[in-house]
Amino acid sequence: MSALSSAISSAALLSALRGCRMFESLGSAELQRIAEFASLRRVGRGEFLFREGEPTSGFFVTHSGAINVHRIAPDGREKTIHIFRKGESFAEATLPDGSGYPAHACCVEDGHVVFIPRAEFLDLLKIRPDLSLRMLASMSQHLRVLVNALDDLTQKDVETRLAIWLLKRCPQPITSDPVEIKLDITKTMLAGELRIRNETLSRTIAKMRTLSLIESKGRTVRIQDPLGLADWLAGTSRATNHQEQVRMIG
Amino acid sequence: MSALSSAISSAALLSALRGCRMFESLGSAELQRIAEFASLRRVGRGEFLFREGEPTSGFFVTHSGAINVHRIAPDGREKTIHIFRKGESFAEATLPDGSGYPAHACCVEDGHVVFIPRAEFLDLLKIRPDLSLRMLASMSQHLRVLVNALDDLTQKDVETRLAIWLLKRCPQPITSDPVEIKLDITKTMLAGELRIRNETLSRTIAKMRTLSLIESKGRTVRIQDPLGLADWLAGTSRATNHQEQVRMIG
DNA sequence: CTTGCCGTTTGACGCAGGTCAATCTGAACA
DNA sequence: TGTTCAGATTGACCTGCGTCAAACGGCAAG
Repeated sequence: MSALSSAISSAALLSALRGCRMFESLGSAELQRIAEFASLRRVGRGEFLFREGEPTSGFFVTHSGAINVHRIAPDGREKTIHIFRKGESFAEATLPDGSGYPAHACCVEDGHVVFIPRAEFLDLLKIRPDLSLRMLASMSQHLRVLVNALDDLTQKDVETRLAIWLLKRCPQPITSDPVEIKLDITKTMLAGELRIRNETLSRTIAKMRTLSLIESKGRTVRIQDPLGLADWLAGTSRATNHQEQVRMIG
Repeated sequence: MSALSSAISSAALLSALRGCRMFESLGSAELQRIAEFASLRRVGRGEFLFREGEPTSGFFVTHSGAINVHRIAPDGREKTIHIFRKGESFAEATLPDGSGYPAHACCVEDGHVVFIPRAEFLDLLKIRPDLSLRMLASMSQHLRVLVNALDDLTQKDVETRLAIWLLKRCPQPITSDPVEIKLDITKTMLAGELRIRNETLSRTIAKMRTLSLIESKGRTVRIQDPLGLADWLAGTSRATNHQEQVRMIG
């Protein structure tokens, strides 16, 4: 790699690191330090970052695009654990014990990821205890997400789950101004993320359309009145307070 | 408290700490250090350790008994996140951000818990980076558990979930020797842990009894042939490899 | 333009598990 | 010995979602 392209990629790397919640409170010096051993990588749809069982070499931060972390059920079907997007890190849980990645990670939308090698990062942690705390915070984030997923599943009702998913991608705070949401992934992938089959998603969207809660065409969903949708959610006492849909316990 | 009882409780505390997976690799000196500010506490069935929304004062380690960590759904129903037993710690995820406990914790079987106050432990972490790594490992454990719970839910089939639950409490490795399992909690609580209603649990147990997979009377479940049960599990391709039922990703 | 593929939509159907309600069991206590 | 009450069981019913199958739309390669 030429010195020039190296410099360019380094700048991009720094900006990518800065975009990651886990590192957002770090100063330039620390980021520079991490950038020394991290690397920015372009990923295309369908490309695997790692496969279940592979020895863990490090963890990732999504800079753009979307990564589907999933397992394969014994019947051969894909079971999505979570789809990671801009700013989200994944597989940090593999840092402590190097016992192999416990799932597959496959790109479902073109983008860039930062790769952070395990050994070097562990060394850094040893001399930067505050960074460990950030890591802990990040992992508790993930725990929260998962607990919410559990909530969503037991509190069943696909309409509710879809409504929550949509409201999460509306500009916050929620207003009554129409919002147009471009899906960044296929509806089949979205179905996977909601842990339902695509037929069910299709029907649910149709149903919500007839209720005039949303409009949809292709990969675009229009919400005429997000606040109204939120009210509908609360009104039918379908969801727990989805403002604080982000909570969990160890 | 007298000097004597203090000494006794201190010894009990140390032994309790030693029994916790999170601390198992620590030496006596470190444990002693933690014991200085941790405290052992007796809890009775029905007693709450904390409630959702309360400011986080620290986290817990179950020494004996069982603690049900759960939320209350808007319809007023209890939704179990996880039941923590001997050696398991919970609410460590609240360490980084002191934003209040995100769930309720209620004792469902008499026992003892260790309470580890937040501020003091954070101070300790700052000067003991290796302890941070242990914390990270512990949290990734929890992540694994949750991911498995997700797996179990989507891979539905209550019979499977119950069978896995039972096999997990058989002496490892699984043999063909009969095992008798005493439930440490009510069947209603167990139903909550499996995320089903107690009627369904009742029916499922009945069904497995007619299949001669188990016998049951009151709070005791007898498994004539655990290996056979495991085979039945694998045979019907019901579960993912439940040996490695312990895996996950960030 | 045709062909094929992939993702989506729609219909018909089945079933596991939730719900409601009634009954049963057993431990604690008077 | 009876009373009480929480938990467990059992039955009847309902429904949301998975499943199977067929058809449709759009896009890329030939």
